Amino acid sequence: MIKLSRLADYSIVLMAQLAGHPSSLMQAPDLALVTGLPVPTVAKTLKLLAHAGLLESQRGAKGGYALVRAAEEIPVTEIIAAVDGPIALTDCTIEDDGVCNIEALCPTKTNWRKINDAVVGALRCVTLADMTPQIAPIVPHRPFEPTLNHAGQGGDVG
Amino acid sequence: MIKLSRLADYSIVLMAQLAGHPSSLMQAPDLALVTGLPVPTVAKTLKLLAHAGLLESQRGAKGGYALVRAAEEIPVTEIIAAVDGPIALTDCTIEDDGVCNIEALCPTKTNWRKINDAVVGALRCVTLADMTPQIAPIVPHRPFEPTLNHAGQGGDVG
DNA sequence: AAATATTAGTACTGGATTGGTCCTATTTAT
DNA sequence: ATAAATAGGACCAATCCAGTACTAATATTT
Repeated sequence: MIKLSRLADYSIVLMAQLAGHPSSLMQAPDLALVTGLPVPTVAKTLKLLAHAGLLESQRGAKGGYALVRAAEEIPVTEIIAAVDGPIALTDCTIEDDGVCNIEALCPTKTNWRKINDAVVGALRCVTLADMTPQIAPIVPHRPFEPTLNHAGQGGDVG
Repeated sequence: MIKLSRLADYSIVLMAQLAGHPSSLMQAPDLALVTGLPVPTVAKTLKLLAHAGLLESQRGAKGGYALVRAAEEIPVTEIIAAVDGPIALTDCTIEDDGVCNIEALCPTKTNWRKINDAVVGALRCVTLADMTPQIAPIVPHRPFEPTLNHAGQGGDVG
């Protein structure tokens, strides 16, 4: 199926949490607590997002992470791309990868791009603000597979 | 990243080939030849598509597969769903799976559905006809990862 | 009627992807 | 100075998926 990677899933959840606390730093352990995700994984994900320029980080004591832009200005495509690289349903849709050596002859390529563009276009219209719950949830988020419960935190929530 | 499963990828390519030969049966080995995919994999995929009712199959000598409906009537969502099950970017978007036990309290669920609906909606507008090349290609199709070339067939084409 | 050709169904195996963890360095507030 | 937090990188493990093979069923052709 077309599915989001776990990390991309986490990213959106974490970003949504941060969007719920604008103008204040949040730390990785707190976000882990709030989302019910393991701390190391949260830390890793936040690093990726900061590296991509979607979050600003403050080191040291009283440090943490905060959104750089307003949630309305952040399409989910950007979050996904930050964690997983550009959205490409098939390799066909990736440009300038010298792998496709007969691309000039391949009529399917442009067709694959249609599908890819459809998905990206749809996703570009969804912003982080659309994903931010009105009331701040203290509800753990469950990713794609239920196998996550090694520590048995919280409960399964979708 | 959001990526199509290999099988879903194959399915669309195979269906597109069949769409290029309407009103005639095509056999698994022929389709494998034309697409450059391994025969057993093609056979497996065709079985899935037939089982889902997207293809009609004819057993025995001079048998083969053919589209049941016209290519214009087949949204790619249906092809993907036939092979991989319903499109669900996260488990959150799956309904009636008793896993999410606090769903009434979880405000994120409806937000995930927004993303899912955006993707499904976009994909529903793309039909198999959009994916069928005007000229019948004898060009092998390359799936997501280049690791396919065990037999070194043809070349990499996207 | 027999033989051949083709799909139906199923189970197994190997590998690649990725997610999760840990360790060390660096920075900042108290 | 110490503690608290992120930065960065390396590594391990497990899950998922694709590819294969084998047997059964069915239809055509001779």
